Amino acid sequence: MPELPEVETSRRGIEPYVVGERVTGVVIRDRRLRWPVSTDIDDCLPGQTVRSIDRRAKYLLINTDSGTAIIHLGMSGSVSIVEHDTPAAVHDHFDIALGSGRSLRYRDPRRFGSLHWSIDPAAHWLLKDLGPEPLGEAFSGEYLWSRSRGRRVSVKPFIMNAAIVVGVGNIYASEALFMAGIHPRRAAGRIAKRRYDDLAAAIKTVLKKAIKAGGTTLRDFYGFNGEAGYFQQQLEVYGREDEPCRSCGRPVSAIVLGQRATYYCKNCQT
DNA sequence: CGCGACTCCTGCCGGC
DNA sequence: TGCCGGCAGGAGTCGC
Repeated sequence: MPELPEVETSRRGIEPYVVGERVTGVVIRDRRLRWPVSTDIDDCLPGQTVRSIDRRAKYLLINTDSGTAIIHLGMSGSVSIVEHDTPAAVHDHFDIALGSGRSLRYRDPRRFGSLHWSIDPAAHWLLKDLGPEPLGEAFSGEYLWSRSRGRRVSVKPFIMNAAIVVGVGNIYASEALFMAGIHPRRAAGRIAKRRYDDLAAAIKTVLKKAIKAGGTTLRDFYGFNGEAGYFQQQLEVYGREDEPCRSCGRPVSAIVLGQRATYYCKNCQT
């Protein structure tokens, strides 16, 4: 569900309510997330003042002077700001209560998300081997080209591999490949450098546009505070099987690649 | 090591 | 209308 744009939208949404606030308590109703929530959080987070909120890949990092809460939204997670006395709904698994009288509330029906505490998040086992940020300087066509030499995997799962580049999920992988005119099943190691220049640019463009639109809202996912994102109407291929390609008019194709639904135009993407 | 399959979990949607 | 199979935006782990 949430890819980089949705996580970034969530980060920006909660930031003004959380930064500068003192954490007055942590309420964990269900520790059974992707990994059991350690009591480190209960022990270390209360009493701390939130200094900043960062995003690394699809992780939200709630930074304090003594450590960082690391939140992942998984496939169905979302965050909101609620008043302390707001009753928790069935999948509201934890709250971080703030001195303002509000709480940061985490909801995640499928429980694929996670919550960790770390004094050195960059070195945390979940984060330490992640590839570069797609919107950062280190990410380029040259970089993708050099990392892909000798690799037979299809380009779509290649760019969805967080060890290569983070934040590119199933929606934006299809969208970026369409924008770059590259067939999603093409072997990553057999794509020329100049085509990777186009792909890296397309990834940056599609992610920036999606952030600007507040992310993509599909099915039950909403961004910060249950607000819908408006990028769905800008999707070129994702979820548009048999609908006309917006470029050539031929029907959009759907295949399964790496166990994931994949959309592309047979005419425009080679 | 690279790669593909499998897995976790709940909700929703489409088809019969 | 109701039930059921299939699928969902992630990503770690396992086996080959």
